[in-house]
Amino acid sequence: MVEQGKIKVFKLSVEGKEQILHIYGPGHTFGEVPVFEGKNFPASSMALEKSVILFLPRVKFVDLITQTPGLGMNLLADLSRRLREFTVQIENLSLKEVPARLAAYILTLSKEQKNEKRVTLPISKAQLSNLIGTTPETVSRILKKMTDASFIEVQTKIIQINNLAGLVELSESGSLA
Amino acid sequence: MVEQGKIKVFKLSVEGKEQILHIYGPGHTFGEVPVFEGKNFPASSMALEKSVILFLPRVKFVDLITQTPGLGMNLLADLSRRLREFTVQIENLSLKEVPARLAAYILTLSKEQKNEKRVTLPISKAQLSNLIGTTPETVSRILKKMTDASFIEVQTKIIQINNLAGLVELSESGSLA
DNA sequence: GGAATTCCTTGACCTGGATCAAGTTTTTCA
DNA sequence: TGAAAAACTTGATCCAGGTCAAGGAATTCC
Repeated sequence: MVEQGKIKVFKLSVEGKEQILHIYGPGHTFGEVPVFEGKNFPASSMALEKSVILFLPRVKFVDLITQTPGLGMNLLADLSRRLREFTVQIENLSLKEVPARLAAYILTLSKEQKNEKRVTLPISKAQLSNLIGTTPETVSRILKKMTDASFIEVQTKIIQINNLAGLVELSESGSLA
Repeated sequence: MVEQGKIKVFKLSVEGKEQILHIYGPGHTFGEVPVFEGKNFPASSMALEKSVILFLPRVKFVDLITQTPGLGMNLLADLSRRLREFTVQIENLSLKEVPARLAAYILTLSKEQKNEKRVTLPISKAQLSNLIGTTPETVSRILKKMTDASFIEVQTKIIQINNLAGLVELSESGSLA
């Protein structure tokens, strides 16, 4: 469980390319899969900044589940939520182009940040490119196109959303001129 | 739960392109996510052939879980297994090229079919292309290349594996000449 | 069992986005 | 606070694989 900081869960290709699966902040648990399924971890993880992580040994964790009414159900709900998230990620990777994925990410950020029109990137653009399955160069170019189309304004880590409807449409299907 | 037949779970893009998430046969359950998470289904599903499906209403299902010792743990294991599968699918889509994904699929088939060197495609090549995130044309072309490279022989629905090591390497990193 | 439909293959062409390279900005840290 | 390192941007080029089109094999179903 992340106590403080931010960790990424990711896969690496043979050539060293990285695909981020999740980014977790304080309060989130991760790494349960091998507890219930008994094999190795399905992915790697790494702190993105100075972090404090709590570790609960497998046996204690299983004890806790059997002894705590409702905990099992909460875990089922948590794993289900992650399945849903993966579903969205597969949809994005397979069925959407990079501009749509980037637009979707900005919109997700805005929702996470109280629906603010001015959002702060919580990660570097390089990490962002690994999250949405592209390269830093492409992120750079598409942010520029979004700016040229007056959808957003970018100032280092801050993105100001100027055309929410435009971004929503772009995230669903659209493409940039 | 699939009693008889075969069903696919999939996502559709706005343009009608399809990405298959799972294909389930007899004995497999699916569609649990909204039971534990309370929202809508994360994806669509459709029978690939004449099938018989059993439906367990949410309330009965939850009752069954609370009354049956061990069932909760089994469900946690099942959802964990699916999380792992998604992890592999995201890795394939994002970090591997189409020849590697197709090779991996053939190898998976072979493992499912008692490690036979002669495997039978359980689905059409069009469905296969939707499963590995490509088009029928590309599947066709790559099977041809694999044949030219003496990795396999194809006869309609039957694939004969002639170079297992070659396929394994291709599935991990390689590319075809 | 043969006509119609569906599925698959092959060719020609095109494009989104990756890669390589060379600046420029931002951040880090002594 | 300023030099070095890291992160980002921009341009030029390339190619995997998608799309469109048309012909060929399997299946379906009366």
